[in-house]
Amino acid sequence: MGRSPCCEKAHTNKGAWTKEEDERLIAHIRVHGEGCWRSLPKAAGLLRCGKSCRLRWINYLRPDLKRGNFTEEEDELIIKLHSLLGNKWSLIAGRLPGRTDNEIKNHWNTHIKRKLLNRGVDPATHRPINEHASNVTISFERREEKGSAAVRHEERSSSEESSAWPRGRLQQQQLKCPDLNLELCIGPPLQQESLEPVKREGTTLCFSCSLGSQKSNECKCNGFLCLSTGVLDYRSLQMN
DNA sequence: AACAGCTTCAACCGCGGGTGT
DNA sequence: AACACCCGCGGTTGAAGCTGT
Repeated sequence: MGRSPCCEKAHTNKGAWTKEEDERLIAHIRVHGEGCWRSLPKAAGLLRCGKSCRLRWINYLRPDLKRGNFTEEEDELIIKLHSLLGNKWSLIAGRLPGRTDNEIKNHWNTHIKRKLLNRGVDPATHRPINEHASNVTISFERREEKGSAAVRHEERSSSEESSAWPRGRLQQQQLKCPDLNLELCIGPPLQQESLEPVKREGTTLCFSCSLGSQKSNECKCNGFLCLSTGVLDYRSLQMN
């Protein structure tokens, strides 16, 4: 059985929104709030489908949107988050106040991809282009050099390799997929103080919740995955 | 000025997950 | 368990604007 359409397409407008439609939508949401997108168009007197209304509000009309050009800091944060999360635009947007997933996705496809290619970095894998197949660690360890927040790509030394990976397993991994290794390793924070269950400013935020794999904002796990500030601490993350 | 090619980004589409019955 | 419905996400499209010739 097929899914019923989200709206009666024969009687809905499509394409660019007019100023009048925008005003109707804003006025309706001011009075009734967000939500119930399916019934909203009728209630607001709009000949649009609910999905279209939702998209217009979230991506364009919401009052808390920042708009304007992305800053260098925002670009670097997007690159870091993308290397960690992949194309999870809504999760990335959650870390950039005032930016929408659609905006970030567009910005990625039009600007950042090119920027990374110019740096010699593959935007899909965040690994150097033309590098022969080797095991690369993307580390978010804070750099000592002033002003550089660039993602650091470093090749593992053989001694590190042997301590971090059993040799047999490493070779097996390379055989299976010599070019791409998406395995994510999450280790405990480097600093001793972070080994304690973190709870600053009264809130505890779990990494799993933060990534959307768990629902609760008030996680009870108290493990090392819990983050104190709601911002990922990249120092504790390593991607192989 | 006119045209072609390129870039940008708002909007659409289809799908999957969550929830209620 | 099965189904229907709604919401949100990510990929894609296409119109508008920009740039080069």
